[in-house]
Amino acid sequence: MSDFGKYFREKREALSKKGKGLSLRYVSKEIGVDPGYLSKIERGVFAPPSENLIIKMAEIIDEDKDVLLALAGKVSSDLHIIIKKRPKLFGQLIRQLKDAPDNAIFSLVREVQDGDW
Amino acid sequence: MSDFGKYFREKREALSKKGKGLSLRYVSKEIGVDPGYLSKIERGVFAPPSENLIIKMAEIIDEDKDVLLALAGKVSSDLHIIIKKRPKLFGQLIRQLKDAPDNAIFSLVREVQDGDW
DNA sequence: TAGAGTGTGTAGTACTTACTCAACATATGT
DNA sequence: ACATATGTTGAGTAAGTACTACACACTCTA
Repeated sequence: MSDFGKYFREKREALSKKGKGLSLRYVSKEIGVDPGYLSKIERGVFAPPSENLIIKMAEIIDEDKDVLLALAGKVSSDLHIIIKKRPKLFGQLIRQLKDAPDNAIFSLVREVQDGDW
Repeated sequence: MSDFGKYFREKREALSKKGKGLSLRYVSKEIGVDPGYLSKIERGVFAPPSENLIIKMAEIIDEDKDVLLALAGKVSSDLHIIIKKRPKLFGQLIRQLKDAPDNAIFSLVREVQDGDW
C-alpha cells in the first residue's frame, strides 16, 4: 500500500553501496528497534512506525523529515501544534492554497521570509 | 485537562436556554452516541471523541469545526491531506508563520484570495 | 403519583498501534 | 569449515482509542 518502506529501503541500500555501511541491522540498532521490525516495515508487511522513529530514519538516510513523514501518511507534530494555536486562520490559508501551483506557494514563502512585522 | 468538553457543554447549555432544545440526550441521539458517553466527554472524564463526531458536534452548536477540533487537540484530516501532498512546501510555510502576528497571516489569506495564477 | 425527560456511574469490549523476542536461512569473508 | 553478518519469519503483547449497555437518580409536569 504505502511506498514508505520501499522508498526507505531503496535509499538505504543506495547509500549502503556508496560506502556507508547502512545494513538493516545496523540501522535498526541506530534507531533502537528490532531488526525484524524494520525488515517488515521496509517490505510493507507492517505499517510505518511512530513519528519519532520516522524522524530518526530520515536523519539516517539524509532525507527531509516532512517528506518521509508524508510518505508514512503523517504530518509532523510541530506543524500540528502551530496550526492548533490558530486553527481558523491556518485552516483558511491552507485550504486556499490547496490547488495553488508550487511556485505560487513558494513565492509566498519567500515573501514571508522578507516580511517585516 | 482539555477544555474541549467544558467548552462544548457551555455552548450547548447556552443554546439550550435560548429555545433550542439541546439536551445532552437529544444531542447524543443526533450524533449517534450513547448519552453516558457524551456526558463523560463533556465533563472531561473521557477524551474527546473521533474527528467525525467532533464535526457533528460543531455543526450542532454552530461552531467552526477547525476550532472545536483544535480544542480536542486535532487537526482536520482534509488539511492533513493537503499538507501531505506537498510536505516540504507547506512545512516551510507553516513554520515560517509560526510567530507571525494574526493580521500578517490574515493579509496573506486575502492576498491569496485575490491571487491570479 | 406516575411518566417523561434529564444527567451520571460502573463495567466491559472490539479494534488499532507500535512494537519485542527468538529462531531461522542465507551469503561473505578467513 | 567456521564465524560473522545479513535479512526474514511467526508468534505474542502492552497500551491506547473509541466507544456500548444499562441501571441509577433526580426533576418537572400532567
